[in-house]
Amino acid sequence: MLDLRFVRENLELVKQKLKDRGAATSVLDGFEDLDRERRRLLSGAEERKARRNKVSGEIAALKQQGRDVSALVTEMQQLGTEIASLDREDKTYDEKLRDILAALPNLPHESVPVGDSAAGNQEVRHWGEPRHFDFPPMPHWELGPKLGILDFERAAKIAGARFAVYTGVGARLERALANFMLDLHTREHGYTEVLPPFMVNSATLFGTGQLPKFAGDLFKIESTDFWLIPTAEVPVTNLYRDEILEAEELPIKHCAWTACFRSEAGSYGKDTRGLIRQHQFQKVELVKFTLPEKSYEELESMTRDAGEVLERLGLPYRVVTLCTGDMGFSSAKTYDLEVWLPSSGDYREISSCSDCEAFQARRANLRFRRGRGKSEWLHTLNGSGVAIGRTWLAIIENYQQEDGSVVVPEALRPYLDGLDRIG
RNA sequence: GGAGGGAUGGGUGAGUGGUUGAAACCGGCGGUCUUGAAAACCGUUAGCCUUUAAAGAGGCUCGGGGGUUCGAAUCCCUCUCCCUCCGCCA
Repeated sequence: MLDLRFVRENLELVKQKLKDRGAATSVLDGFEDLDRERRRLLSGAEERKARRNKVSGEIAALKQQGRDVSALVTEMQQLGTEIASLDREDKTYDEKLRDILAALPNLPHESVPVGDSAAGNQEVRHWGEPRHFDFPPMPHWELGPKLGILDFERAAKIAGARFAVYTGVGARLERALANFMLDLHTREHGYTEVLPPFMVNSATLFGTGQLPKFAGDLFKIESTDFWLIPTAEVPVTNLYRDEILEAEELPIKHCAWTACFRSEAGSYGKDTRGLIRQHQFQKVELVKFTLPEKSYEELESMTRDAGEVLERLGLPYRVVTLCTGDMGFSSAKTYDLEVWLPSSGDYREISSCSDCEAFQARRANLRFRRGRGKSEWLHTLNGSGVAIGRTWLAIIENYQQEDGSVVVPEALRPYLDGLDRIG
């Protein structure tokens, strides 16, 4: 959520930044009038409340002296009616204003390239080189079933499309990847592991920005206020909601392994084959809570922490800065890590690292205090460290051999009892 | 699922309609004393919003929402969460 005062004082700038993102600015059309009217009503109500508070005290005093207060009571009854109606009116303006603010995406940081689609993203760096194959490489959705480690047909039977069953070494590889990533981030990168609920309530989803706008992307449990998390960013970022942390505690760095659930509404027909786009996938997520002035350097280190996972696994990847038109709702700046996939002949997203600045902090009321100073909004960052399902398929595809087997990356072998080859 | 009890400031916890935004204690901060520290003593210690150049003034908040009243932490309704007992259960 953007700061109300900031929007009031920088309306044209806000509109320009929204246009850069390709977001509609029409919601802001009535903003100035709404904002002015709301404050007018509020002052009116507050003046009357001040009078009421004063007279109520007087009534108490007079009553103690046994004096007649009926005239004052009558006056207060009238005043009470006025206050109620002003309050009611003010509330509707307040809600309208809040709805506007809740629907606005974050403003892009000045370093973000302006563009209207993924075509405007800019490569920052890359690591490794795509392998040259002496034989036609198979896509993982053929190789996996052939190796007996991946089963889409039975998954469709028990659940439906966009689900997968991992079997035998396939299941173990998924688990090994989770442990490998968590160990790297906790032992070497200073993150504290958390295991949060995979279901959360609406307030939590509002805090990170999924609600109210993106309810359609989520799964909701019928007749409850529980939703399946689309990413661990949601429960973990909300961990300190409505709290005021000490400046010395920051940065707080968490990593979390969770399943993630996405309805993938609006993406029918995209990546229908294979593991790329599933209703459920597992992910290790990185979340940071930082001082405002440190958040961009923390974004750089978080992106490196995620890249380290791919480097240790020997997977070629590149880092791109998402342009204004391709960024997520809550982000001010996002780096995507894209891994090389032989089946696509291209780099595909495997991690997304975002600095949300104070956008989520305002929604979730995440604050900190320096010494005895006034409380301030902290900054939140999140990034995949990294998506496990996509790492699984990247390994299968990039490490496949001509005989149909798959070599296990060395870093992973300790997690698989030394297994060096699948198939 | 059934029965009962709770939710107050950083913590414990008083407060059942009228200077109570809130006693007391603990904790935190500042000070006195001390070579230093501890103890003791004194002082101080919520958040948000409106208005203002500032100082200040005002409003709201005692789990959330609604109601009664001139006036609500206190009364009523409702929701959420927590605790205890029974049942069920990985």
